[in-house]
Amino acid sequence: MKKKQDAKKPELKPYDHLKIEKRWQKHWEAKKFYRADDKLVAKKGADAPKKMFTLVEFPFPSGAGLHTGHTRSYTAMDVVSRKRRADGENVLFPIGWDAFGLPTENYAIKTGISPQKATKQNTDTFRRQLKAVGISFDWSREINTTDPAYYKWTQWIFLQMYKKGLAYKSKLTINWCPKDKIGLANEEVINGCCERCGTQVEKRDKEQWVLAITKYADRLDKDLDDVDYWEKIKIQQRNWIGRSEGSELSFKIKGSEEVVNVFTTRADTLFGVTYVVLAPESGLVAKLMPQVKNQDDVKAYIQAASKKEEMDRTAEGKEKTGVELKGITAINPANGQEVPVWIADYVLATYGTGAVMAVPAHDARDFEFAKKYNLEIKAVISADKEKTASDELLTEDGKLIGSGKFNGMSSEKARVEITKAVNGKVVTKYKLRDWIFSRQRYWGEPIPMVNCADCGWVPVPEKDLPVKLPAVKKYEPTDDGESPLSAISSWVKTKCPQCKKPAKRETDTMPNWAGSSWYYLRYADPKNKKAIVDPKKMADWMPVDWYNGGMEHTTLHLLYSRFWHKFLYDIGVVNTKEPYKKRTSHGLILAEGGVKMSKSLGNVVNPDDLIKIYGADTLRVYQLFMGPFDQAIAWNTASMIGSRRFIERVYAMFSKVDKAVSVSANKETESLLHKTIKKVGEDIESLGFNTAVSSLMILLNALEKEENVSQEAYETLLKLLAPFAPHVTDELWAALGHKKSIHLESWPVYDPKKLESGIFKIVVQVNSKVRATFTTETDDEAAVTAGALKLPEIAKWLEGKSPSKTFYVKGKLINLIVG
RNA sequence: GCCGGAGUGGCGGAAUGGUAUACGCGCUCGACUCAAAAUCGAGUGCCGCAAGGCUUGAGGGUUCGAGUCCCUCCUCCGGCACCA
Repeated sequence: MKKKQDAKKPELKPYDHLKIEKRWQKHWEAKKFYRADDKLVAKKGADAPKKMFTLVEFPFPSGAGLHTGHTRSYTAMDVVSRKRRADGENVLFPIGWDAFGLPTENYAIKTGISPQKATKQNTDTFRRQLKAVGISFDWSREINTTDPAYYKWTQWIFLQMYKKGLAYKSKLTINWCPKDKIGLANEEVINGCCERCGTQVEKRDKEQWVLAITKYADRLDKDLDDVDYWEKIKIQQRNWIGRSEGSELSFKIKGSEEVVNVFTTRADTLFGVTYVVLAPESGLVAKLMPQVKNQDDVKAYIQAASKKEEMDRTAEGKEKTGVELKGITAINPANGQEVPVWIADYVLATYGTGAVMAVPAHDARDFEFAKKYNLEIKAVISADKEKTASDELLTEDGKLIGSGKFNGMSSEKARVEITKAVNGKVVTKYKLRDWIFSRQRYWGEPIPMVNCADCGWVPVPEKDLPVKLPAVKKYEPTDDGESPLSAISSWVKTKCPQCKKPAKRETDTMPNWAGSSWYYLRYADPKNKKAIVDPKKMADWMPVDWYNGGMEHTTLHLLYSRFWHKFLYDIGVVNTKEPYKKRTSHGLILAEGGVKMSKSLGNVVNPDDLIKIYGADTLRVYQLFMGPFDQAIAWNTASMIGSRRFIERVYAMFSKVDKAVSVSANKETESLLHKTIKKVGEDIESLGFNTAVSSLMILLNALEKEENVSQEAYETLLKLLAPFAPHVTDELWAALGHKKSIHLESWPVYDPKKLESGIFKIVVQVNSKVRATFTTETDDEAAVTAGALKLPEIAKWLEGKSPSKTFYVKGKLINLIVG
């Protein structure tokens, strides 16, 4: 039976998503919803709204257009932002463009279209697409890293770092990608290949600008304790920083003034040292060479090792090789024992001291090496399980044996005591390396330095910033690997800021991680020409309250930006030690079939098409409903129909809404409504969007079973759905006769007392097996037990006996034990 | 090898130690239709006519009760990779 149309209620046209979405997007823009309020955030006091800075990683505007990976994670944070606005918070949810980078430059090389022009086109596309998805960004704060007004401040930060000695030029063996003709940071090399194009990297010596991130290693590690990042993110950063505490100990070389300094985390095993190993690149090797008896072998080994690219070293299956420095003997500082000295390329010159003391009995690598070359294995630790056989490998801590006066001591204590006894020192080492900051490419921020024959490297005066990128004709790097800028002599030639004599500009540019290392800060004050950020606005908006992004940026962007922020803190630009209070991450979106979405595979999903066919609201709901937000998931366009049906059913329910129906007419529906308010709110906060959507579907299913839907219940449903499907809910809200947008409404509040309907569905188990269910209006244990025992299908299982024991879960389940 | 995460229907997935398979897709049947699509209704883990039994990667354990906790192992995904 069709319900008669309520005379007073306005008519609702058929669901036309294109019209509806366009109309509301225009409306929001015209009314300047979603603008973060600088005046409001400055207000302090109990009645001032809480500020909320939600941040998503700003995209690189590629020519391919917006990716579903962007739309999904942006929609997610949009839901959070919209919900927080409904909670009454003053939300800053900004967006911009991380537009420097190789793809645009390679595009310029291929087509001759300038990176500036290509960037303009691409950002226009991205902006249009993001608006079509209905993301509630504050577009008035849009930034672009390639805008000279922006990168002026990127260059400014570099200069401050230079002044503090954190930026230095160094001749380095760098990772060189022969295809992209670019040097790469360690972080950009994946399995010996270029992160971007997959080409195997080569080694090259080059003068490079380097940032001393290692000086911040300790703080970058420790301060993770004080931020609310997902644990897996903290763990990955900690592993990357690679803090390890140990001891630096010295071994004298017999008959020489030289000493070998070693780093070890196991000073407790010092008495078990049977040889010492140096890295082939170690400077000490050359110094000892005159005394070496097998010089030819040693030289041959060093040469072979230096030729090996890192790839070859790993490709060898990690078989350890080495050669003894015959005639050289080191003296164990603990017991005076003389041990042989070897060189081996499993010891890295770049970590620790470039030398290790080898304790084959208690270290797996040393053990393997000793076995291969028949070196002595001497046990000095015994574990509880009376394992003391001399040739057995024991890497755990235990009690010391064969260690003189330290016998019986625990490993933990002995590490300190033995270090003290041999005049060693307790030190901390990191795996983290300094950040190679130079790129020999065009499309990046010019490094604002001038090289003067007399004065050396001289920073460009701050008043002359920005050092703008000049127009060039050719974007290709030169064949000797220099930046295309080096060919623009009118730009390169300049005066030394110090002595005014002719000098040359630095032609290296910054890596694309530079502009993104501080962008969040600029959102607080995006148009400031005089300062990087107004100190007051900074203090009002910072830190970022919630930053969501990809796991792939954990050891790159996230670490770099924490480093820059700490530096800005040290020079007084910001007042928080950390830029981001909370960090979460989204799962990767894969193409149908679980493979990577890529242009070359032709399986890229275009949001424009989906919005046209299904609508932005459907796209949003589907993306969040498709699976757990933090896990990788394959796109499946066919499944989108479910989300579309859901929205259509919400739309269709409008005709069943009746103001006269009370929400409490049906206690079960009422309790479901309150449960849904609770669940959706909690799920949004914990990024459990898939279950939030499903609980909205459950509520809709329940309401559909009713002949007339109470307007209050329907309005609550719309409010809960509004962050997910902002357009259609605004449309329905208006159709209900409301004058103001649903996005200005406050978030529904549930009544804890109404979470239960007063009707209990009890599961009855006999000997832990489910045998029956029944409903009752009391959750009193005695009454429920009695009710359960009365059930005929239960009597059957009891066989006349009464239960010897019962377990009762209040209002839910009773387990009767017989027998 | 080390660190992190995950293995549940045909598929995506849900489940504070308490009815495993919610929600959605798909599929089957029915209604509407000349017909189809759309929509609506019923059903849908496996075995069994039924009563009932079995089922969350494998095997043990704790518990009245285990997808969930503990132990051993296997597989997949992500990160690191000779880090002393």
